[in-house]
Amino acid sequence: MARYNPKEVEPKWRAAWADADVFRATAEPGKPKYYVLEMFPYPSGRLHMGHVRNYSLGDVIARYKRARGFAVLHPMGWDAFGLPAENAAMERGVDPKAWTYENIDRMRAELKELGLAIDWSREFATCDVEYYGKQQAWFLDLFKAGLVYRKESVVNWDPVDQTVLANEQVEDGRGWRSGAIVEKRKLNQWFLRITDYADELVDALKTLDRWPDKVRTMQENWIGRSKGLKFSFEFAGAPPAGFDGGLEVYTTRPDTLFGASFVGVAPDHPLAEQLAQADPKVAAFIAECRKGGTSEAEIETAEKVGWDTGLKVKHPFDPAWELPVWIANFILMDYGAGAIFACPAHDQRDLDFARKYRLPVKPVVLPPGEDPGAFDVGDEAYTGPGTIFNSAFLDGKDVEAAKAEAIARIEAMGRGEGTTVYRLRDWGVARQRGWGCPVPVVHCAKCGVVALPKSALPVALPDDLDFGKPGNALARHPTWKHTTCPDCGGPAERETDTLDTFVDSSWYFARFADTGADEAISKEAVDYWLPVDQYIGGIEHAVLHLLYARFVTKALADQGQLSVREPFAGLFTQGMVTHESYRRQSGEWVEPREVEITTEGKTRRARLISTGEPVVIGDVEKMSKSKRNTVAPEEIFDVYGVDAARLFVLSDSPPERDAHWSTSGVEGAWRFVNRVWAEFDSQPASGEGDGGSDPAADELRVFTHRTVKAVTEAVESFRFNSGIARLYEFLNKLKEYPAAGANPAVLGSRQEALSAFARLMAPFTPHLAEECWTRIGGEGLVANAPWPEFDPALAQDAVKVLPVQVNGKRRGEVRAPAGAEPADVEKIVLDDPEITRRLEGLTIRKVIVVKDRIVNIVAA
RNA sequence: GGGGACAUGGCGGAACUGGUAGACGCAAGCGACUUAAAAUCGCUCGGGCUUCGCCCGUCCGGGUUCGAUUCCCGGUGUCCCCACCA
Repeated sequence: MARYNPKEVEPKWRAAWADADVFRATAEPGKPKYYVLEMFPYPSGRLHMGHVRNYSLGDVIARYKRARGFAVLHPMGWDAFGLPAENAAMERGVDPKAWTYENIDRMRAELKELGLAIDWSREFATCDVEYYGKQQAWFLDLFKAGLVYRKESVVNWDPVDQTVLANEQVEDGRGWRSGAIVEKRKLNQWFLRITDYADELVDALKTLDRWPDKVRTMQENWIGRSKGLKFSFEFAGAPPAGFDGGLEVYTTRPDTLFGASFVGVAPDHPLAEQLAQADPKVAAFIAECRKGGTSEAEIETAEKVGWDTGLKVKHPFDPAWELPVWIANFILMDYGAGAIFACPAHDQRDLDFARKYRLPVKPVVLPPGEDPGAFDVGDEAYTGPGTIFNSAFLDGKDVEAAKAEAIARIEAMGRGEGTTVYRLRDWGVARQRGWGCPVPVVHCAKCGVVALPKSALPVALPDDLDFGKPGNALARHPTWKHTTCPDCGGPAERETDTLDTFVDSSWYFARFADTGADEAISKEAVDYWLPVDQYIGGIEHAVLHLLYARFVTKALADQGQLSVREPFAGLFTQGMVTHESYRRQSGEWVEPREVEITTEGKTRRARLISTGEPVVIGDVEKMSKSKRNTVAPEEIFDVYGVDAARLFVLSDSPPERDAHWSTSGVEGAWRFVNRVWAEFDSQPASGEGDGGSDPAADELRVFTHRTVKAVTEAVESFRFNSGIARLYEFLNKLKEYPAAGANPAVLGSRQEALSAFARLMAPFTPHLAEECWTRIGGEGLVANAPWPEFDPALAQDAVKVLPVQVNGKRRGEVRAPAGAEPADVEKIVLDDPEITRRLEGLTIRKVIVVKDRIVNIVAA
């Protein structure tokens, strides 16, 4: 009996898979396909436990689907452009390209050590010119289609990273990477018209039934579609310059028009700016409004302030009714029309404002059951349903009917129209960075902005960029940008902006279908492989990456380059890997490996191994460098092997929840690995047996089939932790039927059980499974073996143990054949002496028999 | 302020669609083996009691049901997303 040695066993099987080219994805017409993809990593240089978990999860699916007979595509690549490389360049004087490719080499080696069922022949990095050149090609297609445009716009400028950020990349007024407070700047920017697809992006969410509801809700909120009315107020008296058409406002509550109290414009509304030029006091007020911070706390506490412009507008339904025009700090210029009409009775912000400035508050929606004479609004606006009153021709209608009526009247008057407004903005894709995909256009003094012909692609980055200082290395390169105009042949300058790295990751899944194709996307290959059947990644990409990828898929489908309109049919968002954090009295964080934990009863203490100094046990948090609560995967692989690490990270918690890393946990997995090997190793080599009838052999066989059923269902439904628990039970059961001294029937039953066991564990612990498979004489590689089938008749006991309740409390149990009819079961129960003893002195009112489950006797 | 998710032993978690709550693992305790330790193996392990059995127990309070961790109503707490979005 040989002790299991992962250091020898694991590399051996990885080599065997590679030699047999087992995981190469091959399109096989007539075979169902399955595309499993985990979000590709940024090549930071080191594998962390989050990667181990993410890629192990996908690997379970990939290996399982292969065993079920699918043609599986499970590729790997690198999201390789981006700021960390430039920062490394600046800090350490290294070349970003060399730094990135070195990181890729190191991480590829580590990932390969995980034993993943990946087709490595399809690997690429987004910084490969072969990849971003193709990206430039479809960018030009979108350009031609009018989906790319340039506009002078106020942008979010990150002063630390020296670049523009998309709205999605600004969190609480800070850059999502640098954490620096974002400034507003006016720049000429490149945009993609994602808003053209806003409706489809919302509507198609409901077709994504294998996406988490949470992610769909987040995207829906992000796009923020609202239906309402855009219309113009006519000024009473002479309109200000440029406002001959009146003052346009947007509302989602046209039903409350008769409750109007005032009209408000944003401080940066053109009308406000015009008034500010004429009146320094207005200018001062606007300047005051701009001061306020954008942080959550500041918005929460910011008081509503306003400025009465003295201007008046006419109510659209009653020209004699004049409303004052205010400038108000709570109105946002970049939503709707940047101006509103306020109905304080039914909008909290309007009410706060109206109370402060003593403006009228007139209720027009009567809550159900309220008396129209008595209903009044205090300090809380009523936003619920009700009947319209105080509103002329809208009186008596419900809210929805009144909205429709008001919109119809305004449209008939030619003053406005019902419209849809989105929170979603177009996607600003330009970045003033050198380490990215160049935008393939030139600026010609004569012809303006000229898109390059595809024959001029790829526009490759120069190799000698200077990343020694902040800013755009591409723009300051001495020669790169100088070129000729493809239209007139005159001198021209290349665009020095590069594309947001989210562009790189918005189509990589399509490139994987055929990484050698001349065109960006091979139609034939994507028609076979897409959509991705199972996409796996972190919830942090719920909006940004997943929304952009959906948009690009739709845009490319409209260019005829793809047939699917949704890239990811199934999405799974996995939890993070967490660990306790530890810090010294001095406040300094220390790594788990430096800490020793002792337990006294229920209290745990930690101290430094080196000095014995006590350390404080902190919260369980996401593993991060700053808290130093990380555990290096390679150290775990070194001690326990890859399989034990995979097994623990998969078994600890359900995949969608956080997994709490612990040394004792991985030790438990390691114990299991060894016990499994010991069990297989104890089976005689000629263990076929005769399969004859024997009660013990039959029992084991039933357990085998039941386990196959349970593990299959667990894998299918992403409950890997439960599936692994079934394998632990299976092993415990096997040990009750040891090979030593067993009769041939039991040995035969064991052989069947072990054969199933090896195949069931293969997705989780692939190396161990191969070793065990070979040990029991399995044919070829277990990676190529079919998934075990179960016999439904055998997957359950012939005789069921049914608990018997009296008035809902368990009072005993009876045995009945599986599938026994309720009447027969009732007879068995009422004949049972123990049960009848329990029922002494009681009258049976009712007997409820749930087939194969439970019996409940209602008695009094 | 709006939207969403979650709450089960000392811990991670299990319980299919309303049917034996606590599977499996971790930690802990006891024992075997050992000169000893580690490893390994076996047993115990929600709380309480008058312990062949009984009572309580899935965040709290109600409800529906023969039966509720599961469904409904109302709270509390934790986490996530969005946010002066008209």
